[in-house]
Amino acid sequence: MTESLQIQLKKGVLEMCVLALLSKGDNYAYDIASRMAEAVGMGEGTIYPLMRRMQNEGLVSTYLQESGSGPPRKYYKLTKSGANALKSQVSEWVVFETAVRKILGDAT
Amino acid sequence: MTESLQIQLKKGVLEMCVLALLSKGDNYAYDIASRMAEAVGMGEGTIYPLMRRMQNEGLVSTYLQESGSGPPRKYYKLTKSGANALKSQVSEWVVFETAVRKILGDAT
DNA sequence: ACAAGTACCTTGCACGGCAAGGTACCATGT
DNA sequence: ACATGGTACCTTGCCGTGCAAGGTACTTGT
Repeated sequence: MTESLQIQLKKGVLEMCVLALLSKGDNYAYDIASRMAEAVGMGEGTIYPLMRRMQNEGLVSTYLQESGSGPPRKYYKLTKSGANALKSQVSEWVVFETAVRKILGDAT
Repeated sequence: MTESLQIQLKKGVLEMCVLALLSKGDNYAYDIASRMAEAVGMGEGTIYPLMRRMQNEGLVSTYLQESGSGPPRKYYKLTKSGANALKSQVSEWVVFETAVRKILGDAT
């Protein structure tokens, strides 16, 4: 029951995290998923719908590239509006984080 | 679209915040909702299912009390297991927050 | 030939916040 | 007397999004 907190926490934050990763260089879904799995326990099945959504919203663009180890990789690249989204989402996150910390107060 | 980040962020965190508020003293749903609305923009409709859930999980107990300004208030009080849940949720939150900060890195 | 790793993707499910609506009680204003 | 607005309770139906489980296909090592 309580472990579902972990799951719920991720909602909304994952997009921001992916944007942040992409801001450090183009990358492909499988690798992003691995990093996120390690960092916050994201499941692989989550990344593909997410990337699709982000592409539909114009936050990322894609290009294919051979890899020599499996099928060709679909690289994602941050667009300008993706970079803007990252900026605003980070500031929202900071506001939120601050509010939560304030509520938790000394309970921390 | 992007504003839904705000919504998603709350998922999972609200329960912890309510527990934290109650750890500072018994309170009733309407007041909790008001505080949370101010702090993180929670809608009133959210609190009642949430309190019900928490009661079912044994995290809180309730008692009625007259108020003289409207219907009697249903006060919620943290149980022992509620206090424990708060503790463990806070530590999960800290871990998560740290992981996110690490991903954001210099993008902050 | 076969397993294991890489890399892509889909489907159905569950969780939980939201908006909108509804009830009822009390005080104040007109 | 009646309406308004605040307090305080609650329900219903909706929607977004992460998850688990499953599926495809290519490449390399045994």
